[in-house]
Parts: sequence; structure tokens; C-alpha cells
Amino acid sequence: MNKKVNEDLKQIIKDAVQNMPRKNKVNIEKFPNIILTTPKNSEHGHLSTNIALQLQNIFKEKSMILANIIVQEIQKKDTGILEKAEIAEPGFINFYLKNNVFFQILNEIMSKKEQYGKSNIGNNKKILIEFVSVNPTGPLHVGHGKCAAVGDALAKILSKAGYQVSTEYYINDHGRQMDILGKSVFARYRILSGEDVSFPENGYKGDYITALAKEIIEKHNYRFIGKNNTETIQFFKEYAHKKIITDIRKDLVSFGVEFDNWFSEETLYSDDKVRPVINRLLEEKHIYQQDGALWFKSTACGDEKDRVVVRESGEPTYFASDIAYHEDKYKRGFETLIDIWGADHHGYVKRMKAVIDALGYDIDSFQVLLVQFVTLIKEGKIVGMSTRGGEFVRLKDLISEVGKDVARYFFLMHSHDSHTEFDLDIAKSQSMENPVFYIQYAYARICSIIEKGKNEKIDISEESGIDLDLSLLKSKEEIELIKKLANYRKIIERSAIYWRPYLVASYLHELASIFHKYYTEYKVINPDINLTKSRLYLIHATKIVLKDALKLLGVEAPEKM
RNA sequence: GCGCCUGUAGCUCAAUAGGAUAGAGCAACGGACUUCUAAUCCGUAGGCUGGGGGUUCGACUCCCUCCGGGCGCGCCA
Repeated sequence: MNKKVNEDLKQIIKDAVQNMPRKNKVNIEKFPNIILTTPKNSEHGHLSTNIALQLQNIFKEKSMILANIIVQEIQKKDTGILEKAEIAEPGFINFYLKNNVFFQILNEIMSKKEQYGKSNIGNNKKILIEFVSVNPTGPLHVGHGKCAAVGDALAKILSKAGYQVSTEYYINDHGRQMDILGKSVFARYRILSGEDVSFPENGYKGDYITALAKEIIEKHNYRFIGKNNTETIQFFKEYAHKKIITDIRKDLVSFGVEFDNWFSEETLYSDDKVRPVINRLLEEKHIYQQDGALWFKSTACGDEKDRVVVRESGEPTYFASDIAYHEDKYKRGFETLIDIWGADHHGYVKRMKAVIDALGYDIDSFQVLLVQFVTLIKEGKIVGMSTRGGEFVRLKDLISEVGKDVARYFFLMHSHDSHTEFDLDIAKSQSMENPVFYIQYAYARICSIIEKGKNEKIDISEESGIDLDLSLLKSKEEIELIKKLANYRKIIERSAIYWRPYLVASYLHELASIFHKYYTEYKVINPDINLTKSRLYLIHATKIVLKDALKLLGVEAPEKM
């Protein structure tokens, strides 16, 4: 329900509880939070509260009796929004709202347009979401796609919920992995040129490495043969790195994901940001020396063991960069940091939390969202996805097979917390098995009706609400639809608070479902002109919400299908 | 062995943060197009929520325990 109605009703309940006659003369020391829910079962009213159940222990009185007294108290005055209030076992109070409350929601949607559903729970807080951040040693695969979709949708949802959001991709372009990449491509180059050399044991074996080597042969011929020196390796490294990053960026763009910032690990060293923070932590005794290496005391935050930040060789670890990187995030003014990682990195969470603590920031201001693995199903069988062997399905291929919209929706339709299955055959089928088309179809149907209305010279705009007789919208299905539209803001907020983009996805499916039912049952354009106008107004509002929610997920809203 | 995630209809997943009769989609079966797009709608069937204990007005949800699945436990990133 819209905010004002919710607040008003809470106040009404609160007043009623405070004014109610008390048998046991109990004072309410701590007033319980009044919780209003929208019941699943429409027989339980439009809104419901469990306040009487919560109060029964405080008042030492049966909840049904309390509920009864509260309802009597509420009924003493006209609230303007309530049709009636009922009690139900074992002590719920169910509220039925007046119809004009619903009509106001339609007016609100039509006047606010895409601003409808916007919330301010974020309080303009600066929040940084870092996601994907795949090593630039190979192309993106399907598993990364899930992180990308979740991160991107979350950013949009948080922004709608009133946060000041920035997104970032962290490029690990510093450590040994980059050297291995350079050596891998060089080795492939030499093999292709006919040299009898063995491929490095720990090298990257994917076919993209071969493709890179071929590309270099085309551009530079065989001029690197016999020049097995650091300069050559450096060239191969930089070439491969640049090319892979470009491809990653391209794949992400075609997936509808664009970052506000690409942060290079290398710059942490070139700008000398690592050493100072390590020294500081050393002074503050969060880091100590042992066996010739520097160790960070992550056991302070429940980690299994302390972790090395600078090796015996004097070379800093990846972890050292991460300390500096996260400090830098705070220094840039972000109050909340969200990192989205694949579930295989979960062992890293505790040490990072310990870092945040040691740096002196609130441990809860740093949150990690672990995205569980995706199992890809093709023809009923599981498709292998080993990263090193190079036998994974690329995000690029997935997009070209099923399209951006379907791929994104499939990643977003379930909780990031659960291991999901991605069935390629269902995703490809343009049938009713596919929930994306189901939602888009609802949108297209609405567009089609509005178009037909225009052809018959019946046009509806936001101003027309004043002249309309919305009380004509009284069928169960119409009220259901409006109720769902009214719930939009709440879904955004919950989705933002618990970082669950899938709530928006399932909301969309439910909204589409209600619309489809309504569509089948009633004709929007019908002989009664006033009824037609009111119904057009309703579906127009539905269209606005559908489009906005789809936008949050990064899924297109086609006008025709 | 320790840690994180997970176990709900034949399958894929929900369940409003502890709420009312555990719900959707697919698959199965039976219906609905002369009408704004049938990529839709309606109906039938399908459940000891992995097992057992506990907490309370009330548990899929929280706690303990056991069993199963995924992932991780480097001076790799």
C-alpha cells in the first residue's frame, strides 16, 4: 500500500492501543513495532496486523479479547481510509480499505510515472558495489554472468530506494597471474610458429589463448622468435591483457552492464597506496613479522589463521592489494561497501571483515554478497564448467543463444543464495515455459490495447484522472491489480534492504499474472465509454510499473511481440 | 576434520524476516479463440517442508543433533 496509507493506519492502531481500557493497568514500556502485512488470502482483508498477538504477553490477556477491544477503539471514529476492521483467530486484525484509497494510487502512478515506487530509505547514503572483477586472464563465462546480473540489478534497485550508488570493476592486473598469462600466450605463439617448446604447466590453456597468439602472428609475424626475454614477455602480457579486458567490457555491454568505474590494481602500486597502509597496520600491531614474512592478524575476527600480506621475498600478496583497495574505497567517501563474489571465495570473507575492523571502519559497513554457483543444463545434462581447462560456456555464447533479456532474467529469478540451474532448452524455448516472455507479453498486450484505444480516439493521459469515474473499477480482478501496483514501493524497499533483486523478478511475474487474468476476463475497450476510460487508466498505470520494474532488472519492454 | 551455502509437489523455485488453509511455473490430465495478441486463461491431480528433539499463542523460518548435496580451507588470485 502507499506510504501515507500505511503510516496513517499504523497511527490509528497505535492510538487505539494507547486509548484502550486496560483491565490490568499495565503500562506499555516498550511499544512493539506495528507490523502491517498484505495477507496472501484476500479473505483476510487488504492489510493485516498481529499487534494483539504481540501484546498478549505484555497485557496478560487473550489475544482475541485484545483484538476485539482494539477494533472497538478503532471504530469509534471515522478514519477516512477504513471501510471496516475485523478480528480473526488467533488474534489478527484485518483491515478493509475504502475503494478511493485504491483510486488515489492510480492517480499517484499516473502523475509520478517512472518516479513511482521511489523510496528514500537509502537516505542518499553513498554506497559502492563492486562486482564481476574477473581476472583479466580469460573471457567471462556463465557463472560471471550471474554476478553481473545480480550486481547491476542491485545497483539499480538501491538507486531507486534512495541510495547514491556507484558500481566498480576491480582489475587484478598486478600479480603473477598476469605473468602467467603473458607466458601462456608467448608459448602458444612459439608452438604455432613451429618451435618445439612445451606449454607451461600452470599456463592458461583455453582456446582464447591460441586465438590471441594467432592475432599476434597476423600483426607482428614471427619477429619475436628467439627473443625469449622479459621485454617480449612484457609485450605479450600487455597485449593479452588489453585485448581480454576489451572483450570483457564488450561482453558486459552486450549484457547491459556498464560500470561507473574500472579500478586497476596496478595503480595501487604506482600511486604508492599499498605500503603506507601496511606500515600503519604494522605500527598498530595488526600486522606482525614471522618466518621472514608479514602476517595480518585475521584470527582477531574469527578467521582460521593469520594471513600473509608480504611474502618472504618482499613481494606483496593479492591480499595486500585488497587491504589498500578497500581503504581507498572508504577514502573516496563511500559509507557502505558491497562486494559481490562467487561462492568459491567465501573463505575470504572473514579476513576482509578483519581488515575493515583493523582499518577502523564499522564492520557492518562492509558486506559481501556470495553468489552461489550456476549449473548449466543442456539437453537434460549438466554442462561442465571448469575454469582452468577452458571448457566453460562463455557469457557471450549464452547471450547469442538465448538473448540478453532471457539470460538476465534467468539469473535474477532466484535468490542469489541458492544454487541455481540454468536450463538452456527452457531458456531458448519461446513458449509458455519461459517466464520472460510471459512478462513481456503482458506489456505488449497493454501497448496493443492502448494503441487500439488511440485509433478509436480514446486517449488517456495523467490529467484525465480527474474526470474519470474510477468507482467503475470495482471487480475483484481490478482491485487485485491495483493492490499489486500499490505494493511496488514495498517490494523495492525490501529488495534493497535484503539485497535480493529476485524479489523484483517474482513481483513482475505476479503482476503479469494478475494482468493476464484480468485481460481474459474483461474487455478494456467496450461499449461503455466511461468504463473504457477508467480501465484504460488502470492498464496505463500497470504499464508504467511493468516497464519500470523490467528496467531495474535490465530487461527490455517490447511494445509488440 | 573445520568453515560457508543448501535440502519444500515428479522437476525448477516461492513463502512478505516467526503468522492464518505451505504457494507459483513446468511436466500430466480435462476445458476456453467469430471478440483489445491463445507466447494467454480456467479446472483436476500432486506435500509428515530430509529425520529427530527443543524454544512459544504460532516454526519451512530460530536453537541443538543426525543424514544427504555444493563450495572452500596456499607465502595462488
